[in-house]
Amino acid sequence: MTRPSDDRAAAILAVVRSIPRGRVTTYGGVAARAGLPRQARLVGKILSGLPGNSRVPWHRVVASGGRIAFPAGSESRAKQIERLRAEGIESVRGRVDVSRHGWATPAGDLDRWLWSGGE
DNA sequence: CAAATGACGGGGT
DNA sequence: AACCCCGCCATTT
Repeated sequence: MTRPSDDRAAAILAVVRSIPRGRVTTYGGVAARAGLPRQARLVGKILSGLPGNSRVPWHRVVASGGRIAFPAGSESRAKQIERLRAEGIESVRGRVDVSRHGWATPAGDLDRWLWSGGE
């Protein structure tokens, strides 16, 4: 099966599944948490392969700066925005406020958090 | 093996 | 903000 190494996919999906409801993180963030630094694109690749009925909360993964990665007008774009709103995450012009809804980033201590390596 | 491809990231204009 | 360009990296052509 023409699919990226299963263990890497598993690690990535495990991280995505662990994103708390009402929180978002970035592709790069997921990659880092999965022990795959600099492989944000692989995260996108894996998520793109999820079946439509998947229960994995892929909608909690956004691009850098809180950008919704899907092109304007696309079905997935609308779906993600709708799902995020359903958990209390508002998006303005395809952007979510990461400082407010970012995963494990207690607004105000971002620098210290990054310095200590997250967690 | 070289070139192209991405649900990306960062910087510059 | 809107673009463009380049770096990064596993996969695919």
